[in-house]
Amino acid sequence: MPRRPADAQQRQAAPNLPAEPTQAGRFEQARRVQSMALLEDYAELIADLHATGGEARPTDIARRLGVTHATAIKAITRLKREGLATARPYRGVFLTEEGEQLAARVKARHLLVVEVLRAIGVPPDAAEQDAEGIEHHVSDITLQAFARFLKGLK
Amino acid sequence: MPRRPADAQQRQAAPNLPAEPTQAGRFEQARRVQSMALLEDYAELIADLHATGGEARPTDIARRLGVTHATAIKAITRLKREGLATARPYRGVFLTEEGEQLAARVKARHLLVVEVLRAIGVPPDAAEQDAEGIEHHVSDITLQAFARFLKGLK
DNA sequence: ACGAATATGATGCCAAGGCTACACTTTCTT
DNA sequence: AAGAAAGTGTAGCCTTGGCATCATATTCGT
Repeated sequence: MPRRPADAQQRQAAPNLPAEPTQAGRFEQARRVQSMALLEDYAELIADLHATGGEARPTDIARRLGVTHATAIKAITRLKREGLATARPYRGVFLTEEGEQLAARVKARHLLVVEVLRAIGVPPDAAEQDAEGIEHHVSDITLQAFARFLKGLK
Repeated sequence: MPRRPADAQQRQAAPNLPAEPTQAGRFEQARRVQSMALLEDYAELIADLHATGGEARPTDIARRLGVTHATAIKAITRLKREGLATARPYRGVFLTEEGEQLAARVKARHLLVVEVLRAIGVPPDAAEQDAEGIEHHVSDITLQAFARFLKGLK
């Protein structure tokens, strides 16, 4: 987790700016978003595994994500720490209410991003691939614009 | 740097698949892209500082990126290691030919992404903000689609 | 020209996210 | 029911990208 730089006080001397349209602010925001990305991916995947009748076991998760089970377990530990999931030894992983909500948002966002890319003319494979990275950086405002755009196309 | 998992042989037993359209493959690709993002941002910024008549000193870079100078220096070290920049103590940073090319590509991509977002109806501030994160995940194929899309709008 | 201010560089620390290796449960098969 | 197979958890290591702090170098102002 990136800590605030020491000179943070000076920088936000201007009474706190939620949008901070500076270049530094944009990079900070991008970094913040990035630290959520992994949690989002795990939450979405766990929800998907449950939805398709399966269990969300560390090995399943690891296989789907292309990492080792040890890596998956560490991420699951972080999910638990953040209150997004629960898990008991040898008993699979379950999302909390908050985790479920996150997963739902992430899934909807993913679909919307893919749809927009397709609408713009991006080939299916590339759309699917790029969406995987892009989706985490799409703000709510942009998401709404995406929805309007698609609706405009009918 | 993510090393290959031990079972890499099995996974790529299918004679090497450059696009690998599996979910695991997509996540791997997204992770790979992410490790380039920082270099791209630094290269673009250094080029911009030079282009606008300034020097690219670690402190300037740090300020623009919203990090401490120590962090900037470490990134510059990595840029040098990757052959993208040169720097001598107390004398500012310069891009190599390869670094310049990277910066140019990154800048063009950034502009295109912002333009597409704007065309879709994303408000300027959000477009600028989200592009900062999105751009790194836009593949060449998608970029071409973006260009066609914009041309189609005249 | 010299002292203060500022920039630089080097260290050392931290968390995230990868990995391997090894030990221990569970589950499956016979 | 017992042994093999598969899954799980823990520990230790690595790199990246943040941070603070400290000592040094450079630059600026008088």
